Amino acid sequence: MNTLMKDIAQATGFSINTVSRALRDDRKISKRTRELIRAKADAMGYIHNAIAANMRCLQSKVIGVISKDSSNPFFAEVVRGIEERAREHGYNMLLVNTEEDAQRERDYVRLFVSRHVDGLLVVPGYQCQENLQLYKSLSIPFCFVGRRVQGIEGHSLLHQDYESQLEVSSYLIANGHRRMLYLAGPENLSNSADRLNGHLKALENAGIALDPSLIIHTRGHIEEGYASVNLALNRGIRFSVITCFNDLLAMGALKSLSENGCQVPKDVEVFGFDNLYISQFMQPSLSTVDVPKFALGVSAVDELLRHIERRDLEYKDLNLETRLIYRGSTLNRGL
Amino acid sequence: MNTLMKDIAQATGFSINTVSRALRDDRKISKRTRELIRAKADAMGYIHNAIAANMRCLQSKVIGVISKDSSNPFFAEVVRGIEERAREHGYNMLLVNTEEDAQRERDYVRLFVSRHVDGLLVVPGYQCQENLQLYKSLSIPFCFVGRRVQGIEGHSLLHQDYESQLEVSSYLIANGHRRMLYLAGPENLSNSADRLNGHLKALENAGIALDPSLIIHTRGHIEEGYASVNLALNRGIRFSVITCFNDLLAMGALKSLSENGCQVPKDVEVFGFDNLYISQFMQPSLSTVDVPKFALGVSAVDELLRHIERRDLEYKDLNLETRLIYRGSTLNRGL
DNA sequence: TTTACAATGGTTAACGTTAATCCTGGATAC
DNA sequence: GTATCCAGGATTAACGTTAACCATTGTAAA
Repeated sequence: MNTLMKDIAQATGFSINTVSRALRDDRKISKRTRELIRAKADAMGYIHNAIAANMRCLQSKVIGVISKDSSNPFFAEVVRGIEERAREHGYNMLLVNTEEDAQRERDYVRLFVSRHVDGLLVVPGYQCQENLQLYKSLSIPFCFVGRRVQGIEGHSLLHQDYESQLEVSSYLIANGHRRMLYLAGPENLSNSADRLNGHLKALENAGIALDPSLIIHTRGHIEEGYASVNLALNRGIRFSVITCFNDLLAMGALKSLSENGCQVPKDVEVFGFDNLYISQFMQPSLSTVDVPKFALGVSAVDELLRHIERRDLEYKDLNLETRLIYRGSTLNRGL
Repeated sequence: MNTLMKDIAQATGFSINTVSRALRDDRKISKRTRELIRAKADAMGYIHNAIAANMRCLQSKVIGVISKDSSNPFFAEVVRGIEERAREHGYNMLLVNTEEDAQRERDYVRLFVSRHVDGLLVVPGYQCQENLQLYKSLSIPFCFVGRRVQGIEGHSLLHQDYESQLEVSSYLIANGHRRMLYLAGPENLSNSADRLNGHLKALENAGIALDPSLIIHTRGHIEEGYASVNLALNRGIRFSVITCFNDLLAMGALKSLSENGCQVPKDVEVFGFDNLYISQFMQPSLSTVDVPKFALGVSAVDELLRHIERRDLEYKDLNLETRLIYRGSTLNRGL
């Protein structure tokens, strides 16, 4: 049987009332009594019953995080930022993964509401009507991390997806590339659309007609980067650079190029997106867009806590800055 | 204000009792009534209050997972296995990360107990007396994933750390290597010790005297693999193969070797451990020990649920099988 | 007609903690 | 000597759901 407050009260002779107050650092309890009760609680192995407490009072000091995929290094770093910052503010983080399943996303939102978290950070998956409705009716503070949900304005923490890809593609065009293979991300995801649009805008700016065979849609997995480039090479599609929705695709692309005897960056240049920690260890190391992943998590917590503390605050989108990183997978142009 | 059962009762005309039973699929409620109540609950946006329910009844259908580090791809795959299997059994998984901090590990154990999870899966960090005491006094079912805790017998799901490293090192010795650089993992961690011991045993079996300069201790991070090999090369330490505590170290090693003009596997062979998904995408692809990460998560859930369902069951350690995978970072010997 | 059962309702106690309210006795201040 | 303050206690209601128990109605079987 677990130790309860009433057991501690019995053991120390104080009332259950005083025990509760002592453990909560209520100022009405003298230091001596408080320490005495604390010591006894520790000795008896007392663990506070958050469920019962939560029943009475509003806050749980827990924020729920719904991520996409634990094995995606991008979100792993975001989650680290969230967890660190939450702890700094005295909150705990509880994490679940949707694997991009909309049904699961809904289930988890309900799980967290059901278990009374104080707020919710979500990496939303594909758009769907049911989820939109759920978010619209959500009664606790929430923010979207790294992605938007169409129909819910102001709740998103974003990074410069459109702007960065525009910059990357423009840079490549400025350096003479005309046939650029673009490995796109999952459709129906705000990032994918934003990044792809940046790429298309760069083409348009340069007056380059779009060749549809140079856009390959993927779900953003590493093995698809490999397979897509294999496919493109087998089909005889010509290109002088591959620019990718994310670093994972770029890594897959590197492997395919290497196996097909294409030298990077001499024959084909490769550009990623995200700047995963591991990208610098690829051979060649990957040129990419640095997305501030840890900072994204930190900002998300800050923003969420603002809304937890002041429920009437208006929501507004935030757009974090990115920067281009040139490494071994592109030609060194003496930047 | 959130919708409560009493609101649904009021709206449908049924008693709060019947509503509760209908939502819980109690057989005493007719299908017609149940569906009617369900529909109304959905329409009113009712979300079950797990906190209140948990107060009354014992189980929460939630298992807590305390992992090491969200940005370590090894545990990410284990977590995927846990989450999938838990869902198959109607359980939810809540995850936290300790970043190998013993204090945090303790805090999180208490958090989960405090929030009434039905069971706990833990990737335990460094041994320490306080944590040992905590586990000894823990009143809910728990298992350790991938590591042991000295003093707590029978609670661990392991993989063949000792046996596999013994096999790797023996294989390398059989192929003529005498000076093998070993990049060891964090001290005070059961895996590190097991794997290192396997290596030492192989040396002993072959009658090779241990050269302490060939053992480098690290915390298992990729950048340490890079730095350690740089250091060894700078110091003029001679070796013909590098065998590593994990794949991350091996990846760092690959980068250092490449930058120092050593060809892999011609000049130096490299062996990893874990078989991370990404390891096959390295250049050269990494020879390694395949640890069944997903299966480890699955087994952990199965084992934990057995103990959740039958609290009197005796605990016993499980040791999952591994296998060696030979890829491009070692010489192809026509296996 | 009697018996039995299924579907439902009502009532009530319980889970462990918190917090509000009121009370007491002793110490300190004026 | 009175007023004030402080540590602490006692009591009680509340949080929302569950579950046990008993009662009621209507229908089907014996």
